[in-house]
Amino acid sequence: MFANSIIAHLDMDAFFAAVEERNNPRFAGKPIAVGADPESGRGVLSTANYAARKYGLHSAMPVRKAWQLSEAARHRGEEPVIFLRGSWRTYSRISQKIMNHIQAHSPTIQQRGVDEAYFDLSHTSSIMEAIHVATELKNAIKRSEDLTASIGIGPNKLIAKIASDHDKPDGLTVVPADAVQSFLDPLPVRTIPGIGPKAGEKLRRLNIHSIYDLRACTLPELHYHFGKWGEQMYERAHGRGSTSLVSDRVRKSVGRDRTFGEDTLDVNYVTQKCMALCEQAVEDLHQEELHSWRTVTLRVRFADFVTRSRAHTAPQACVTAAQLKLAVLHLLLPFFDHRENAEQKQIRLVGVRLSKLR
DNA sequence: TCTGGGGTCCTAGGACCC
DNA sequence: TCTGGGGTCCTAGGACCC
Repeated sequence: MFANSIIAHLDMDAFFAAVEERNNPRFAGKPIAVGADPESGRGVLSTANYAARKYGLHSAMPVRKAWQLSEAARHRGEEPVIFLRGSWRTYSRISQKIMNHIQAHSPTIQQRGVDEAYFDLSHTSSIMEAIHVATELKNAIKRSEDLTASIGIGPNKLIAKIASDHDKPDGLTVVPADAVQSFLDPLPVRTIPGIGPKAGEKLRRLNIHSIYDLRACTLPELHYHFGKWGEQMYERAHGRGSTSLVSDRVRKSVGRDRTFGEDTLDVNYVTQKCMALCEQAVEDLHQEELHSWRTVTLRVRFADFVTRSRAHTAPQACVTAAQLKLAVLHLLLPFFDHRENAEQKQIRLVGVRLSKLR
């Protein structure tokens, strides 16, 4: 329908760390990591700024490993990393301002997480004008928020997304429709959104490394190895993707997880934590202006990271925390049954999630 | 000093109904 | 006495994303 769509994707550069750096002049130029507390917590990093990335830190890295890398740097006489917990409320507030800037430059926007959004530039008459608008937007964000963003422009969301990540930080990458294939071909397959560690490893074993290699596969070949998902991969390798931007998606589930400070088999402790998660989940539900659910899913992760879940769907909508707690207690019971958990594995995490919301 | 917390989507199998 | 096929709902698990 829209043969000449121009889609853009904006991605804030090391967002959480950049906000901290901006808000605290004494952090300027220093390596910063936002995430779990390296002293006590078990956890991972949300973000590392570019100075910290030079030590090898990155998002999703276990904070303990990040700490080791920081210590190693300190021993070399380099600046140690500043570890921060971060403030979700601050980031949300700034995120909203960024989204307002995007809205001022485009008629249609689809937010994706706190620090990214797709937006439509098809209304501009040419790629040159689209570049002009994107540059203005970057400048506006820099001026009013003192933060940098990277933008990618392409004929669909897939290309825009890959392009925004191509030249970070503070980048602007434009991929016209007739340059899509030459842009994609040299990139590693993992660049394609949806190809994660598992699919990436499987492709590697098939000797498929670049998107060029992937594009050389036939549709039946990819279907054979990956089923329905293989067909999607085929489309993406050829640079084809959706151009429709959907704002305001309906929330499908609300949930809370908690990893314990130490693994445990203490029934009372685990039960108590689950009850607290129930209270919080119902609060979150109300926060989202939803009031009922039908399905409750309890998740238990053992010390060896094996994760089990049990679910229950009620015939009618449930509304109170008391109802939720009762359901969760029933779901929790088998995990302490000696026949179900014969090895008596320690528990690492519990989670409660509500779905079929209204 | 192994691996968070918030989500979404997909698949596969079983129950059940017509 | 043997046994279809489609549709829908539910549970459990897993991959992936930010």
